Amino acid sequence: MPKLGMETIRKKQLIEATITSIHECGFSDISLRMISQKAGVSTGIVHHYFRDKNDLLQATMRKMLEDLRISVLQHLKGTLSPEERIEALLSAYLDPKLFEPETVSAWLAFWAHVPHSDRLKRLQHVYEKRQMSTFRHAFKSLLPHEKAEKAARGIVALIDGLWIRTSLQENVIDYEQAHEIVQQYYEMLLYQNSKTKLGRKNATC
Amino acid sequence: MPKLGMETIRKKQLIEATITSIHECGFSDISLRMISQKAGVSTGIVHHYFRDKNDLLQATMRKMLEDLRISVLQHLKGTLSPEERIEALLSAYLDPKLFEPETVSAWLAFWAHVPHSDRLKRLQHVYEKRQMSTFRHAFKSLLPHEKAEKAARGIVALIDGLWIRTSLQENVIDYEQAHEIVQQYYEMLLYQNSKTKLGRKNATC
Amino acid sequence: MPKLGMETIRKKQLIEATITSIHECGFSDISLRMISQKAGVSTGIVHHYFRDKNDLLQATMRKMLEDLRISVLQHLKGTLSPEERIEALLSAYLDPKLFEPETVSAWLAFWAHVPHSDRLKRLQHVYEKRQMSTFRHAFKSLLPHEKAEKAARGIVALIDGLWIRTSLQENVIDYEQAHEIVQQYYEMLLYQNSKTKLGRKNATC
Amino acid sequence: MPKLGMETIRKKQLIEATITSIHECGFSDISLRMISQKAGVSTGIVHHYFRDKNDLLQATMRKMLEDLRISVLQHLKGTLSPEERIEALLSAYLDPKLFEPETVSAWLAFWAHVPHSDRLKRLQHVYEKRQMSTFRHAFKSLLPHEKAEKAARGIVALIDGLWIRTSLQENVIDYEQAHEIVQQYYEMLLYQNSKTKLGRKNATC
DNA sequence: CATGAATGAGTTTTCATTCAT
DNA sequence: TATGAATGAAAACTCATTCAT
Repeated sequence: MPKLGMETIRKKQLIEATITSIHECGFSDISLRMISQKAGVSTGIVHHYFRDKNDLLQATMRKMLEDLRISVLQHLKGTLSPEERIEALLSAYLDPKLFEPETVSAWLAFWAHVPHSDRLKRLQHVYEKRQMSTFRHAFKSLLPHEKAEKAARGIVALIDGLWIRTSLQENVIDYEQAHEIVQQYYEMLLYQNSKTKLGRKNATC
Repeated sequence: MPKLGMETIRKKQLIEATITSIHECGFSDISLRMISQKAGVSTGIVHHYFRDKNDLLQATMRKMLEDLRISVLQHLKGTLSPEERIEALLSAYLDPKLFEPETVSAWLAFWAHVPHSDRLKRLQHVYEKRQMSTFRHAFKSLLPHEKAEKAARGIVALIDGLWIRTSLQENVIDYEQAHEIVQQYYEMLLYQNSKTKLGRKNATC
Repeated sequence: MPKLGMETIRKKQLIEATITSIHECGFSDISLRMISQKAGVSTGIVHHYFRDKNDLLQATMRKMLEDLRISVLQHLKGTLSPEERIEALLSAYLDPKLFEPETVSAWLAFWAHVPHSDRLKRLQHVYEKRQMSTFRHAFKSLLPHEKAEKAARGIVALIDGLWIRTSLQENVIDYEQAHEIVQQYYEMLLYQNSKTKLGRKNATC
Repeated sequence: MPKLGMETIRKKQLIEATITSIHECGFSDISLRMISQKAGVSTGIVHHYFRDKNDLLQATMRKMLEDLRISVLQHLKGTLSPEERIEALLSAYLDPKLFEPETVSAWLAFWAHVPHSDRLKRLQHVYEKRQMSTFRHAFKSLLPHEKAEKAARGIVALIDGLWIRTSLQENVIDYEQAHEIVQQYYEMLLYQNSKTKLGRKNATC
């Protein structure tokens, strides 16, 4: 009998080698030879565990999305109030780990590739809907409906934008500052609302 | 109008074919054959007008950055007050033309490639510094210095993030809503400041 | 019946899987992976029972030739007169079983490969000599020697040609018609002879 | 301007190299490297003129079929009576050139591959129908309809079968003998008919 | 006996680039 | 200027074969 459980190990190895390779050379310049060398295995092995290059790339994206999802769930664990949940979401999406250039590189590469792969499009779509609905849902307890939608859209866009800059800037972005910017956006959204409600209350008197 | 030389015409043709190709196939899957076919010329022609493939890609990015720069300058023309200038900048960066999927695709592809090309890095860096300094400068007349920096960072990140979603979403994003989100962010930044100043004044009474 | 050892069982499985694979994909596109999957065993198993791929292919051809030989012997059993023997041979070589597309496919594939494998060449040679000599011998009792040789050659060629058409034609050949054609050829050979002899006799009168 | 008319020359070179390669190594063992080497060009050139390997193989078969068709037409030129036409067809299909082992090898390889390629199936089908209808048509002037059909089937099968033996036999077949065999079959078909008709006439008296 | 993990050579294919015309 | 023929290196992918378990 051959060694058991190799599949899980090898797939993980290869996916991690893929992420590193994308960071180092860019999505358009990675080759299976490079990936398998980095993983310390032969080229043939890739096709033993993945149908083809695309399959490996999809698995890599799925892994990144899944890691993110799990991280978010862990941050959300034990939260009760909407405020707590949003704070948790912000911590999750602003985790320093996610701002490591290697990770951001890979994300950016995948985003750029999404429009050209139906599978990636589907994956990205599912995760994006989940992300949006988590934010939207939390905001709906704090803001009127139409504002909740806009707030959710704004906050995920802001986070994505800050991520990108991390990848594009020479000197690694101060991720603390990124956090402050998002935090401030969040607080302004809430304050602006309370102010409005107050105004309305006064108006009704 | 002066008669354009072949060089100008061919370069433009090729750069436009490159943008379209990137949109259609993704940065990693374009070939010179594809580009020259789309431009309606022979494969060999590319090397008459560009040193190599990389040169063409850089020229393409330079063209995109230049178009953006010119568009921004035109929007800024005639503006006087900081408020006017910021409104103009927002109009420039939220121009529907810039939200066309083809354009966003190309931008996203270039962003993803920036970390792996020194030339692109330099181009991107120049553009980014210019963009940031324009925003920062305008904000500095309206906000205290440390807030201006953060505001500028926030607003460009928000714009980039909204762009990305355009590229990633199946159903084209409501670019009107993008505008509203940015506009609201901008207004909140200003209001928050005035409120703070007001609060402080009251406190001193 | 003696209990079959694993070896016998496995070899049979693999040889049958090989024939099916050749029929389905063609000689040039079969892989050991495909064959072992079709046989329901692991890839490694092939090398337990066969030296290498070529060995398996030779064994497969040997099996087909052997099946044919046995079938011919069974048809010949109990025959006495040359006429009976030839009728029996025709029945044997025109057995519907041999006209099944799967079988013909495999035969055709092997024929095409014969010129490039010394082992196959030898196998084919032995079989062909046996076939020819059986026919020739039977014909020699019915026809003058030089005619017997030609008759044998003609009849085996005719049979092979009809086989081929089975493999090449979309709509399965009417094997009944094939039988009639061969039968007619056979009868004409005999009649032509008797007529000639008769003619000669008449001439001598 | 590049050299003109290269396409025709290169395609011919490559197709001929393919035929030779098939003869030398067998259909399952030819590689594009081998073919291009034999043609004296680089490997890349193959994909300049043919979509892929399959495309080259199809072109090769098409060329062989086309050569055969032209040869047949030339043999038929100027023939008037059905007898003349059939004699011409036999000469065409029994041309010594067609019995060269290299040619027969290639034909056999293609026949073996036909069942696994829709394109080849279509090609083969068209040519076969043409061949059959030419023979059938000629025979219909000489034999009753149902006999003409069988005669045509028989004669093409006989020819194919004789071809095959050429490829399978060590010592090159005496193609003269092949000719005699076919000629004899043809004559017997005609004689048998005249005899039958005669018999019928007698019967009606 | 049997597995399937692993290898590495070999195959098809793509592609940027050069060059004669 | 422009063509597209030609190259050769490198890519993705396949596969027979070996081997530890």
